[in-house]
Amino acid sequence: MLLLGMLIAHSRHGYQINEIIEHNLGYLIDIKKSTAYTILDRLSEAGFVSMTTEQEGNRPPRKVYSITPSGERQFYQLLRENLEMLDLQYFEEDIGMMFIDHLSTEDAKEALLHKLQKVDQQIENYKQVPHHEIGVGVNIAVNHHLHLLHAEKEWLKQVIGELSRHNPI
Amino acid sequence: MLLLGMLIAHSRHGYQINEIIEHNLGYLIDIKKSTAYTILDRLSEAGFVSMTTEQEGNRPPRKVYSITPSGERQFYQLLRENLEMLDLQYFEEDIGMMFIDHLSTEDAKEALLHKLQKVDQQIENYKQVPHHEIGVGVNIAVNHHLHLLHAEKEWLKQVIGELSRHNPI
DNA sequence: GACTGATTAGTCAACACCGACTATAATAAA
DNA sequence: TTTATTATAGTCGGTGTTGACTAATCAGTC
Repeated sequence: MLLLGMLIAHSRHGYQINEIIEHNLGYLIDIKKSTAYTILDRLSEAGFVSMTTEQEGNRPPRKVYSITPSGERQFYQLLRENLEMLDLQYFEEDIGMMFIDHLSTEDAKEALLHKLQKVDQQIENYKQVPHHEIGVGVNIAVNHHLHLLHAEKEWLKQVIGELSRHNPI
Repeated sequence: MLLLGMLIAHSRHGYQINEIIEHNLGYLIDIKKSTAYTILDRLSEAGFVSMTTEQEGNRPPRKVYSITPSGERQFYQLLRENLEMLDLQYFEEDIGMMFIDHLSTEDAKEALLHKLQKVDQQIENYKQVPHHEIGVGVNIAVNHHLHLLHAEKEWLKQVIGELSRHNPI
C-alpha cells in the first residue's frame, strides 16, 4: 500500500523510491531496499503497477514504475481499510515489564531511567523532523509518534514513581 | 527471553507454555505454537534450557523444559537490556495517515470514527483482563497498553476535530 | 590519475515465522 | 456406543524479510 501510495502522485523509479523511504520516511516506516524491489515485482505481477525502462545518457538504466487503474482502485480500497483498522500492537518492551519483579528495585529503576532518557531523545528527534515532505499526511504521522512518545514518557514516570514508593531511598 | 522468563519460576512442559501464552498472555504477546516449539528447540541447543521426558499414565509423553544456570544468566542479561531499550515503533496505521488527504474529508472522518470505536472497544477489552496471572509484571504491561490506548484515543479525537474544522458540516 | 561516493539496478541464500496438518490417549457428552 | 473435546506432541512447506553481495557509470577530490 505504501508503495502504491508513492506512485499515486506520479511515476517513480526504484532508486528514487528507496531514497525517499530511507531519507525521508525513516522515522515512520521500516522497509529495506531488497524488500521494496521484491514488493514492486509482486505488484507488477499482480497488475497493480507497470514497469518501463528508461535510459538517461550512459547511466545505468532506470526502471520506472507507474500505477495502473487497477492499482489505483486497490490503493483506495487499502487506504480505507487501513484508516479504519486498529491493529493491536505488541510491544517487545512489555516482555521485560512482565518480569520486572525479578530485578531489585534499584536495578529496575536504573534501567527505566535509562529508558526514560531514550524516550526524551526520541522525542527530540521527532521534533526535528523537517516539515516539507511528500504530503500533509506525513506530518500527521510524525505528530502521532510524538503524541504516543509523550504518553510513553508519562507512563514511564508513573512506573518509576511507583517503584520509588515501594522502596524509597 | 519470554520463554526463559516463563521457566525461571519453575519448569514447564511445552503444552503448558503454549496454553499460558494463548489463554493468559494473548493480549500482550503474539507467538504461535509452532514458533514456541522451534524456539524451545533453539534454546535447548544453545544450552539455555534442558529437556526431560515425563510420562503420566498412558497419556502422550510430556517434554519438560527447565532453565539451566547459563539460561538464567542469559535471562537476566536480556531482562536488563530489554528494560533499558526503546525500540522505535512503526505503525502500519500511519501509512494510511500519510495518505489521508487522498480521501474526501467526509470519507476520512467516517473511517476515523470507525477506528475510534475500535479503540474504545479495545480499551474495554483490556480493562476486563483478569488480575491474577503469572506475576505482578503482567498487570503492569496491561496497564501500559491501556495507557497508550487512551493516548491513541485522545490523538484520534484531535485529528477528527481538525478534519471537522477544515470542512465543517 | 587514482580513488571515493553517489546513482542506478538488482540477486540470492539464510532465517524466522506461521498455518495447516498429523498422531495418540483419555475423558466427557450424545 | 459413538463422538467430540482436551491434553500432549510435534512437522513441514510456504511466505516475507533481510543482509550481504555484485555491477556499471559519472562527478568530484586529492
